[in-house]
Amino acid sequence: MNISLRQIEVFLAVADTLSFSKAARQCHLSQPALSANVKRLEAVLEARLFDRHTRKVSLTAVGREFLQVAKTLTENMNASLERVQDFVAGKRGRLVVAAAPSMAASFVPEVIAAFSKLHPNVDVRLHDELSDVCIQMLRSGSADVAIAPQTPNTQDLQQVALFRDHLGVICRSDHPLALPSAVGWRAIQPFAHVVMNKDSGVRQFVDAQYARHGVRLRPAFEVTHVGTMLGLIAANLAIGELPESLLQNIDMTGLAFRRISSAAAYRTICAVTLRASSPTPAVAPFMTICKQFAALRVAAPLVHLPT
Amino acid sequence: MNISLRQIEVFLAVADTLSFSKAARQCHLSQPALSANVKRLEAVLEARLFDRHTRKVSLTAVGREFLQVAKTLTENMNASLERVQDFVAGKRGRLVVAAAPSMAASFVPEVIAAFSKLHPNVDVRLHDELSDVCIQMLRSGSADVAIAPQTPNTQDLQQVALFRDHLGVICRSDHPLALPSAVGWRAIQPFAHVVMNKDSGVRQFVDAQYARHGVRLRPAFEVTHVGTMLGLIAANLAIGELPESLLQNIDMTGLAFRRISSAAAYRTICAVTLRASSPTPAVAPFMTICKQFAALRVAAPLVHLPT
DNA sequence: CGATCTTACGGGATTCGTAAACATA
DNA sequence: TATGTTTACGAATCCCGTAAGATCG
Repeated sequence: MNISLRQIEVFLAVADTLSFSKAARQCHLSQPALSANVKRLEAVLEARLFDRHTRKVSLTAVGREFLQVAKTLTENMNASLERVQDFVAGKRGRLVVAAAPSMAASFVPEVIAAFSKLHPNVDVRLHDELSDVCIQMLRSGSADVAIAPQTPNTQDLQQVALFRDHLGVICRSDHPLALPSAVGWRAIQPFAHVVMNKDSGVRQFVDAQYARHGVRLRPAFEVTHVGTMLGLIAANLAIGELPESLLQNIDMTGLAFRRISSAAAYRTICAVTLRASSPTPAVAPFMTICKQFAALRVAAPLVHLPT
Repeated sequence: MNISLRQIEVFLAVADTLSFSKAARQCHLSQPALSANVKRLEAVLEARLFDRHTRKVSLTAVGREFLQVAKTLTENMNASLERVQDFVAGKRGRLVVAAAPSMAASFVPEVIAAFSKLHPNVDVRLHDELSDVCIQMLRSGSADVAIAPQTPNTQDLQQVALFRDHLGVICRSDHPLALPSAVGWRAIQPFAHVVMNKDSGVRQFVDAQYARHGVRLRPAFEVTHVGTMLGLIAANLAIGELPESLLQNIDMTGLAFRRISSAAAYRTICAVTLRASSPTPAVAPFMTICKQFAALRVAAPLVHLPT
């Protein structure tokens, strides 16, 4: 005993054509079926909507009133559904990206730029936080996707590997390690090192690598900013290890970066989402673009050799 | 393959309770049936609206988006339908009344006042036109109801008799006719008469009565305004005939009105509507009030006897 | 008599409810 | 195991299309 959208549609067709048979054709309906629809609608409203004479159909006063209402209602409905469809298609909405600082500095901006070009009406927000915090934001629902190093022991996360972020050594261009031969853990051990602060993601990565390979280096300096590290290196006071991803925004003149040629001297950067909750639709195209840019990066890795 | 209002209703219930079973009870539906509704809605939108875990149901991003849309849509829908219902109930809208001048001056204002008190949101408009014009307005659709003397030979009109508007004689209080005895056509014939202009409805009524009763009077004066007629009568230069309905707004001091005691010396005032088109809903209560006031008028007719 | 809406009625699709299966805390 | 959702399936309902009926020009 409720009104149906079909009935409104049928009503509008009859009001438009002022003919039951024409309206029936327009609605892809038999004329009696359409007639029944109008009848039901009139029964619900408890008022005639049309005056039917044998040769002419015309709107009643109630019909005219309902016409306005029906028009605005369907317009509203269509606009609203279109809105939702756009949202579902990922063309509209908000996408919160949480990225580890190194990713937020180099990789993610490219991806966001490409994504925003394709989806200009999606409001993309970027948080640069330590990877732990990124995962935490994901779990709390305050981020839709995280770009961060792979996290172990996390059944609730879906982690899609994007690319490998290799660990490497930075030294002066005239440093012995800058020569184009393989650089292993053994080779860097003799030199004085500058490392990042304990809090930094980079330091944790580097420390994890040290631990995994049983390497013990000489931390001559511990600094907070990458710039300081580079200054020390440029002054030939130390060498340092950094993930390759950090080089993107760094002035490397006079310096050289050499990947450490150990099988596992890298971390896997992933696009991370919650497995439990369906992601915002915009996440899917965003991840597609992530993968595309990751593929590009693998195909043409950054190389910083002495010139 | 279209969205249904039931589905939206069901969605809102689930979004509200965050439980399929509670929502099912709320919607008077079995839980699987409700589940199917949600499923169909999700199929149409091509997106999940809820994340269902065994113990917890939560909205997805799309669900939250759709929630806003669904809320405003149902609000709109309900408000609109309420609007239409009010219109159907005659509580809102516009009512155009066309009334013959004598009715517009006396009877109709009372009716409109009473009607507007009961239906304050109906915009009542009154046109005072000659009865022919009233009927014409009715036929053209520019009036919803007419209050006018009965019109003959009109199959397309529905005329509801309200009351009889008696023809009477107006004379000075000291005139012989003012004595309290029956006044017939014969009695008034000897006196000089003042009549209204040919264009006036009153004149047509009076002439019709003359013709019907085979009476030929002496039209000593022909005037345009009732005031002039009364002046001539007060000066004892003539007597005149007027329908009783005109007395309502007239200062009768020094004058007397006597109904003509002939069986047919009246015209029937009707509420007239078009038979072909369903009337604006407000017409029905308006006519009810018309009948009530007409009954009052019959019960307590105006009497203007010399004091 | 022809055009158009209404009524009558049988068939098919949709939707519902019951019962069983399934999934997690 | 207990709670809550999904799947399966028979049944009731709703809606549509065809055919006949009614009405007016």
